[in-house]
Amino acid sequence: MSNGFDVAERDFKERPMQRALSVSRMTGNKSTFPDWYQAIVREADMAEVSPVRGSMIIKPWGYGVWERIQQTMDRRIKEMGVDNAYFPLFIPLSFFAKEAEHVEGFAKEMAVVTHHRLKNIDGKLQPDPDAKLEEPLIVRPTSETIIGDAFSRWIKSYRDLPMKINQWANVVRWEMRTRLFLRTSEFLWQEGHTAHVSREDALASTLQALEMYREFSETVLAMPVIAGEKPENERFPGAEATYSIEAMMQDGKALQAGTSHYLGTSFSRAQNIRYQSDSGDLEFCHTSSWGVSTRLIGGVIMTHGDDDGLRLPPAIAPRQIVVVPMLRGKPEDAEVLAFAEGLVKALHEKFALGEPIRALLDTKDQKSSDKRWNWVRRGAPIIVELGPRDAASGQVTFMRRDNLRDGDKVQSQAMSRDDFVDAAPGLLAAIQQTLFEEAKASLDANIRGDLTTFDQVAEYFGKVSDEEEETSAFKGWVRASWSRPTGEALDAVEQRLKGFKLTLRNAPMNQPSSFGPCVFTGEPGVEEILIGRSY
RNA sequence: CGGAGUGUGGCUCAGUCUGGUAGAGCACCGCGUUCGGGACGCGGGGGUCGCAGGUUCGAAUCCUGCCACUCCGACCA
Repeated sequence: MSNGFDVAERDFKERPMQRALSVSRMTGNKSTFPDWYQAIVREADMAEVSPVRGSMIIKPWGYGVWERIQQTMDRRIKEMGVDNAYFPLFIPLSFFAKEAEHVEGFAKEMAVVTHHRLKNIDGKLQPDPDAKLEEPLIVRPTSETIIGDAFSRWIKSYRDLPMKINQWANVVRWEMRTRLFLRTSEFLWQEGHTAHVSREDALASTLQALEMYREFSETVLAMPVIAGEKPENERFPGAEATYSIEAMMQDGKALQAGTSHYLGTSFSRAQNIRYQSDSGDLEFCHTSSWGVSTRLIGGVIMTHGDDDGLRLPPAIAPRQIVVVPMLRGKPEDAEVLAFAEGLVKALHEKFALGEPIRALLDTKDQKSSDKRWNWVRRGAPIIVELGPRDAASGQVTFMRRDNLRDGDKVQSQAMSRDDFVDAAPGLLAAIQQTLFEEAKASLDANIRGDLTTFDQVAEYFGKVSDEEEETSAFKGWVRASWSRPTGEALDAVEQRLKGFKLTLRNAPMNQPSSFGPCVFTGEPGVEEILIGRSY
């Protein structure tokens, strides 16, 4: 601090340290990560529980993050040659009956519409028995069936292929247990659906989407992930192959942050999606589908959040630079405001991360210290505080959210206004980079690759009782060779892992050329698989 | 749907055992003093104590039933 406010500085230091958030990630040596997560969602103004069970209200700041995700990903989707469209929320029940495995996988968790009118019966508003639907409608849990139905009409010739469609929509799955952003009854997502002539093309499309998710996650969300193929038991119902990106949260658990499925011809057979080839034969299409959801926001929170609240990567921060004027109801306020307005205007003309800088002058009639802490909690990447002396001397005082404190003390920097405006794009890019590197270092440091037997894995993670979970949670993942068992042998593996609350995450895309013995069976290994606890 | 726990102003909770007509801190509103930083004083608004019955002169408190939420399992983006 070179701006010489010695007296106040001293007072500040003498105060006990306070964090901006009401709950820390750890309390003593006990993990309070779930409580911390709930606190951050609420206190960073991201979302709140709604009157409807398992559903959330996404508040403006949280929705702003989703809009940023939409905008930046939509550009990438279009670059893949995929067009947006919109399909109905309601899907006829019979559509699900067409693909047996698919309906089996989803049957237990669908919202069903059975009536089309309400009636006041004995003073109680209820579904009108006379208004029962002939065929119940399902509130979409995913749209393979209704989009497949459209594809079957749209696709006639090999010249219509590939067909690539995406929709941004809400879906409903009647989950038993819900958590804001991570698993809610209704959530927002994008779902891409493609149809192709050959297996190779469809698989290429599946992997292209997966790679897009990986790149998006790492460069936009600053969230490092491992892309790979899900084992057989974790496949999407009806899919031939399911791929995922897996992110590691700060408690060491895995979050499946995006999925991409190669569906083979099972859906096209069920829904008669056929094309006439150049030789005149009728052939079934090979299809793919892929999606990411508002769960990504939960991932960002649990990847970047700290004990002061959220830390948003600048690429998805609705406001990247927030200017808090120190107003005191005195004549010099006007100068401070004018100076702040000029600063915001100048920032808006600059570009950072390929887009105009999003700056905000916070003029809310509220104590400036409260405003500052609110923006710290919300995770605005750069918070600028401007007082009369800054205005008079043409200086800017600011703090970086990615590096808020020096020890217990909040650290701020001062710069001339013009230098700050010039430096802003670089600062935002640096914050984006720092957040990624921090998370990447943590991911890399928490994957163990030296365990070769199940006993070692079991010992490492430890048997989990409910009591123990808190302290044994920060184990990260194990990457080990396995023989890729299928069927009952795979079920057996799943059961063994279950005793340790472990699951198979995915087999990473980049594999070595040789493998040790299978960690489960001791048979020759054929690939490496990630093992960990998950959300 | 099984196991455990919890429901008291926006948030965190006390009060429940031993019934007497609702409290604290933070947040919010007003006035004042402060103020280069999460300040303080005084005053104020806000709760049918999850819901419905019951016992009682009287119920947040006791009894019965129900509901909701949280955590753990089954399910899952």
